[in-house]
Amino acid sequence: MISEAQSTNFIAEAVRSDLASGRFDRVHTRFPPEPNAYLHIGHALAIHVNYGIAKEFGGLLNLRFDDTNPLKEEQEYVDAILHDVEWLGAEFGDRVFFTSDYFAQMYEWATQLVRQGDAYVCDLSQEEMRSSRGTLTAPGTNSPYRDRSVEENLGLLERMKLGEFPDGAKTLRARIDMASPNINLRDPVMYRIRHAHHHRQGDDWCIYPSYDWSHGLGDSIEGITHSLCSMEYEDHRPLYDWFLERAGIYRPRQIEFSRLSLTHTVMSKRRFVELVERGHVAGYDDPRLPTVAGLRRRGYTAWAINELCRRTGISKTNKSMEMFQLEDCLREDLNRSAPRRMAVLDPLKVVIQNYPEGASETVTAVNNPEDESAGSRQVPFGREIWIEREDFREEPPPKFFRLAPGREVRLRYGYFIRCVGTVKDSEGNVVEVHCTYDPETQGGNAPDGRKVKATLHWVEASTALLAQVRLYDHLFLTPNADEGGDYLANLNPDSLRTVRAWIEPAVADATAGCTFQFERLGYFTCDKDSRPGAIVFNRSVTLRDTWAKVACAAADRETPG
RNA sequence: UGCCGGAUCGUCUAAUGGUAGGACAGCGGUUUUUGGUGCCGCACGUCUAGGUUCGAAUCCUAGUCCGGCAGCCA
Repeated sequence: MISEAQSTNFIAEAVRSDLASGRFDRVHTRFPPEPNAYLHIGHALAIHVNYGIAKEFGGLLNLRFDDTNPLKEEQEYVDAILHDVEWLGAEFGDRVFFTSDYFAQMYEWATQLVRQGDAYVCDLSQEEMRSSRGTLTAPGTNSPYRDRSVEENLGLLERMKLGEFPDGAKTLRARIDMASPNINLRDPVMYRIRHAHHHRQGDDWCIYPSYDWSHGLGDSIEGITHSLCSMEYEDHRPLYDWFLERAGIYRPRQIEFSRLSLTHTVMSKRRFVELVERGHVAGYDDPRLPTVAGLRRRGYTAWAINELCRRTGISKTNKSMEMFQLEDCLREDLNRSAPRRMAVLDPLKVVIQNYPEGASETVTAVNNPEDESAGSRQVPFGREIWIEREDFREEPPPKFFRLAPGREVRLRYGYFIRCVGTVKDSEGNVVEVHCTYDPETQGGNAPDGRKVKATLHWVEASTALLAQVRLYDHLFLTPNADEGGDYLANLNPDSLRTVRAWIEPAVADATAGCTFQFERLGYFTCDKDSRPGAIVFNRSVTLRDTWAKVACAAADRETPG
C-alpha cells in the first residue's frame, strides 16, 4: 500500500496538534449551507475541505442546514443541496441535521444567559440600534434597556416567544461591550421577532436565532470538533467562543480559511439572481454559471471539481484561480474516460470523385485510444462527407497542414484524400471540395509508406445525424468580472453560440449527461433538452488547440495593435 | 484610519533557520492516424527597508499594498 503523505496545510496541522495535545480525541466536521440558494463551486471547496479533513483523520462529516431565517429558506433548496453534496462525493451517512431542530434547546440556553445577566431584551428599533452601535472608529453607546432586571428580561423574552410583540419591536441581545473594537461584540442580536412560516418548524416559532448565537451551539450539540469556515467569520470567532463559554457547554474550535474565486465568472448568489432575472443566463443550472448544477449540466465531473479544490489547496490568502485550471481538471478526467466520436460543427461538403456512386462501407474507429477496453465501432463512409470548414484553405497560410488544392490528407480511420478542385457559389465562396481517394489507404495507412501532415475528422453525409450544439465560452470577457466597476458591462456577448452540427450515427441514443470527445474539437455532453431525433450537446470544454494559437499569433503579426 | 487577517513565479501552492520545489498557464523540442494525449527541456517568484544569524521566505523592527468587519443576513 502506498502511504499518502500527510497534508501540510495549516488546518491539518492545527488538527494534528489538537489531537496530540488531547484537546480533542477525534475529528468531526460539518458543512452548514443555508438552504436559500443553489451551491456553487466555492461551496464545493468548503465541502472538499470539511470532508477532506474528516476523512484524513478518520473522522466524520455532518451536513447541517443552517435554517435560522424563515424569510429566505425553502425545501426546494434543501433537496437541491442534498443532491449536489452527494453528487460531489462527500459522505455524510445519515447525518443530515437542521439548525431549526435545535431551536428549543437554544431557547433554553438563551434564558440561562438572561439569568446570568449575559443577555437582555432591547426595545431599540433597527435604526436606533444602528446609530448606537458606533462606527469602525468610534465606540457605541449602551442601550437604555441594557440594565433591565433579570426578571423583567425573562418575562419579556417569554412574551417575545409567545408572539405578543410585532416583528422588529424587540430583540434579545448579548450583554458584552458596546465599546469593543470588534463590532461583533457590541451587544449582538441573539433573537429577532419574525412572525413567519418556517419551512420545517411551521408556525411554532416567531422568534428566530441569529447566526452568531446559533452556529456555535449547533456545532456543540453535534459534537463538532473543528468548525471550518471562511475568512469573513474570523471576526466572529471571539463571539463564537463567548457564547459557548457563557452557555457552559462543549466547545468546538472554529478555524477559518479563504474561499475560492475564479477568473472570468462571478460567485455570489446575488449576482446569479441578477443574471437569471435579466435573462443573461437561462437559469441557475445554465452551463455558463459556476453553480454545481450548471457545471454538472455543462458536463463537468465531480472528479474534476474536486481536483480543482485539491489543486487550490487550503490557505488564508485572497485567491482567484484561473479558469484554465478548472478546464484542465476536466480535460484530465475526460481524456482518459470519454468515448471518442466524430462531429462536424461548421460543415463543408467533400465529394470523392473516384468513389463509386451509390457504394458505401464502414470503417473501424477506436473508441478511446487511452483505454483499450473501450473497444471500437463501425463508422459509415461514402462518396460524400462533411469536413470542418476551417480544415480547408484555398490559399493555405504557412504552417497550415490541412486540406488545400493539390494536398493530400488523411481522413481519420478512413482514407487518404487529395484535393483536386472546388465548386464555388456566385460570390466566390467554396461550397464544395472535390477530392480523389486512394483505395489502398483504407484505415488510414499507405502501403507505400508515404506520409501526410494532417488527419481530419469527418462525417459521412447520408447517414449523419443533425444535432444542435451549444458552444459555451467564458461568461465574462475580463478575468475580473468587476473590472471597470460594472460587472454586467463585462459580459461576454458570445458566451453561447448555437450551431447545427453533423454527427456520426453512433451518438443517436445518447441521453442527458453522456459525454463524448468529438475528435479534434473538445468534450461535449448531451443536454437535458435533448430528445430522440433532436439531439442537443453542450460543449463542456475544448481540446487544447495549438494550431489556433499559431494562427492567432500569425494574425496578430499581420495586424499589430 | 478602530479591529482582524493576508502578502512566495502570470495563477494556485510547498519549503516549519540550511540547495526556493510542484501544478496550471507561457515558450521550445519529441512522439503521434486527434495540431489531442504522453514524454523532455526552457523561462519566470520570496512586497520594501533595516536588523539578528555562519546562514533568513521563515525570527525582530519600521513601512507598503491587498482583503474583511458598522444586517434584527449567513
